[in-house]
Amino acid sequence: MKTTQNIKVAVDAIVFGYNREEGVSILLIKRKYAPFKGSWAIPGGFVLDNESLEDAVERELQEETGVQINYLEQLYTFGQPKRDPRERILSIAYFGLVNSKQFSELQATSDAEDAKWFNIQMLPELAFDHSDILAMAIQRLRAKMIYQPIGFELLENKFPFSDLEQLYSTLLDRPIDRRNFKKKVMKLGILDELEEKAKSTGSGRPGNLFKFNKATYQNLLKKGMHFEI
Amino acid sequence: MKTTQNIKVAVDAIVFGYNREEGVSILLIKRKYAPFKGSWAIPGGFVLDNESLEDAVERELQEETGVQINYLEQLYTFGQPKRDPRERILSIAYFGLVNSKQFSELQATSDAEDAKWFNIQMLPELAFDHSDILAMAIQRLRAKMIYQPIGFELLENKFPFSDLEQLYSTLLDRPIDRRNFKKKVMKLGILDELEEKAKSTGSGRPGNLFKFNKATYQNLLKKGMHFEI
DNA sequence: ATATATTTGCGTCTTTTTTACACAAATAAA
DNA sequence: TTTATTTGTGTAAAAAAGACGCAAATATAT
Repeated sequence: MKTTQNIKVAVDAIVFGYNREEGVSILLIKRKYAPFKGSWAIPGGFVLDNESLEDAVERELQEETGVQINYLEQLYTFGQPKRDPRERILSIAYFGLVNSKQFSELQATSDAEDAKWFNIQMLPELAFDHSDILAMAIQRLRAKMIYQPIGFELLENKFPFSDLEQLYSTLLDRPIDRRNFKKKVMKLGILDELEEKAKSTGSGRPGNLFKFNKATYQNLLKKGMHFEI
Repeated sequence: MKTTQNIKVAVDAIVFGYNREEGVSILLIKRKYAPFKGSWAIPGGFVLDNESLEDAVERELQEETGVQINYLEQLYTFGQPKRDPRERILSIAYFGLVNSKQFSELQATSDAEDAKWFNIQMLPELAFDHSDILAMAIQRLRAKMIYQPIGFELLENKFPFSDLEQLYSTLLDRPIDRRNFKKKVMKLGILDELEEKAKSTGSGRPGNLFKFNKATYQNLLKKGMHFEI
């Protein structure tokens, strides 16, 4: 099997974070070397010879940003011969989610010049074909959150119902009727309503906290349930 | 950028074909060399240095099977370090569809020992991790045909309505009410009903032929329509 | 030729799901 | 105490999905 092939293999990761105050953000790094020195890019890097693609993503994220992901999924492989001006580099793009608590902590501490969170409404120009990758990631997140319960991965473990509503409303970019949305979601039977109340965030009646019950979800899945927002 | 990496890059393609008589089939090749010499595998091969991934798929399909695809979409990248026992080979899997007319012709002529169509109900054991790839392709086809009009790519240009119904019924593996299905599909407004009647295939009243109108579909898409079966 | 089986075309009625919208209760701020 | 804000719980109308009946057009059997 002597094939002289000159293609290198990298992974890149679009990492989404969310909190109530700042909406949806993604994690970018500032490039230190040419090409595109100084511009912003999606974190990523070369895959080691005996490392799985997922391991490579987690390692690179750790090295470059210190972030630990709590949901990871393969997005798409970008393989145009000229996507990198130097040589041919194939990139397997992933998209990841961090939960709201981690995100808020990370955002507070990361004054590092080289890794920053950007609101998806206010993104800078990106290096290489990274805007294509990003566009696809956003599209995928939007499409997927309506038929799979990945939205919860962006929230905290316990959350007030309005957080969920606001998350969906922001990402789907349309107004949602609070009452109908709640009926629909609760009818799925995968949220536990807790006794605890949310701590006040301004005025208004405090709401109960809810929690996504993964075990129940898995069970219902086997019985043929069908998540859909 | 001196990275000594020892990963090779290949593409593989799951190609689906369909006709009324034989249902859904996929295209496999018989391996000539070790490992897995003599067993059946998904067609594919190494990507050339200056060739796009899609071009690589089409070239390999042409070389190995003579088949020309009429729909192609990236499926998933399989990158486990040990998926090939010899060395690390990354495979970007695609899935493709050929239309019913081509499929029937191909099936008739391909007495070649090395490339054959197999009904998806009667598949042989596959080499490498190809059963995983195949399983994912079938799942993707099933999932996608309900929210995008890719089913038409498997039919002939003009088809009797019952062909469409049978295709969906087979792939979704559930009975479909003929009358409700037709109402739903026609309401989408993307099928043209032709004057021509289908030529008789046994007994029963001959039906009109229909044609998927891609231009109309694109227009409706822009106006926010939402294909769903 | 006639009867029978099969397949298509077109409809109606029922049930389920989605959508629109009203009002009371609990809290913070004025 | 009053006002603004947010949460919790309904109900009614509209739309979509599902069940099913029957006539028309053809091939096949008698």
